Amino acid sequence: METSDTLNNRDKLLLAAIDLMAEKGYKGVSTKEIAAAAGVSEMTLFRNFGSKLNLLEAAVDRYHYSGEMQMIFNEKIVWDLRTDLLLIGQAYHEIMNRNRKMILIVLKDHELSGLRDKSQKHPRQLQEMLTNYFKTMQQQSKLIPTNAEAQAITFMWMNYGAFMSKLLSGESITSVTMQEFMESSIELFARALTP
Amino acid sequence: METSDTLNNRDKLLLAAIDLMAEKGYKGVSTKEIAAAAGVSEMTLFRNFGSKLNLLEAAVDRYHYSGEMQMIFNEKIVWDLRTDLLLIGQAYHEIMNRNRKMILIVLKDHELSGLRDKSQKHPRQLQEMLTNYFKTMQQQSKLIPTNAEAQAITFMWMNYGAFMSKLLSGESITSVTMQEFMESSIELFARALTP
DNA sequence: TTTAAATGTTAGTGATCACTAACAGCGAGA
DNA sequence: TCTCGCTGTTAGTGATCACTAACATTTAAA
Repeated sequence: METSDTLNNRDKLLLAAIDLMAEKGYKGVSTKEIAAAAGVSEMTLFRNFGSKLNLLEAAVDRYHYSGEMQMIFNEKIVWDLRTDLLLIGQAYHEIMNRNRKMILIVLKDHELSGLRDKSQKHPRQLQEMLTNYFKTMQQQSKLIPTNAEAQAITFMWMNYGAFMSKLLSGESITSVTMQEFMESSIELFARALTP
Repeated sequence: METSDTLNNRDKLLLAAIDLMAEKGYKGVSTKEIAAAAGVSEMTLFRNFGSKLNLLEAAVDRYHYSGEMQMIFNEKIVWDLRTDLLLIGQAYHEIMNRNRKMILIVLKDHELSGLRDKSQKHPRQLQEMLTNYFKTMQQQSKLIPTNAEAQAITFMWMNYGAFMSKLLSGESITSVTMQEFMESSIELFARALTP
């Protein structure tokens, strides 16, 4: 774990909590364990956060990312299907990977579903933006007319499946690299949807 | 929960354990809770299974499905891409849905990864069969030449993502039905890969 | 009816959990 | 130097956990 010495105790505890909870689940790790991993006493944990749940909430507040997708759709789209899908796909995997541990934590404990919204609200937003993107591309006759919403969710589920597979079974299932997958899947969309 | 009265105590306990563990995780449910849900005393649980972990292992042994995909590839393939992908996709979702609770249980507890192999060994098998299917279709000139393995994993991840999304966030994320998704995604493969 | 196996009841084990009280050591700013 | 806020240590709370011992009760086959 090795939470660096340059951090203050609060941050050491937050990072240790994220690591351990992502590995063993919220219920699977004790406050004593977290404090030990952070290199502080258990009392410091309670003095700083009051309760185990507060600690997790503080961690989610502090170390979770969102809103970048919006920027990409607003500024980086060039209205070329291959280019745009690659950009969106790469951004998606980057964001999901940064939120990896958070996703694992809320995944493992049903009672934490209140936090799930925070760490997983973007999918809905992404689906809307992607649907609008496909619709616009169709209006510009750059894509054949299809159910834009279904295409959007297909693209998302494809990448979500890839991410979750790597997340849960750790690389081992296939010899296909993420790079190959991205190229192949985008080529699939391009061949199928361009006139 | 309402585990029927016609079952013997062993099966009542197995079903209650599966339900509760899928909902609250292995650690999230107590033996007392499981016994109560099964309508028997806690002692009956320990007399039948010895330990909580034995109970889960017995449940996985008894109520998990696999091997059907093999039969489909051996007997039901007609070498028409749309027909075959629809069949495979539907079978995939049926199998995953039947194993739904098992998947949730092992998902939520890292220490149960020993059981994960049992309930998730088919993906690797499926990927092989699907890759061989695409290769054969290419040799028959029914598909354009592409990276068959990448196509196979793309098809699987697409459906895995759809399944996991429904499993974890319960229908709510999109208005696209499973039926629409299947049609749209298979049409995607057909348009992209047929000459 | 007798008998034996399965089950229920009760009360308890020791371990672990989240969390607290009380006090002592410490370093930095005054 | 004094003080104050942060920290560590120790010892503990009461709750819950998986699991057990001992005995009473039910059930069904013989």
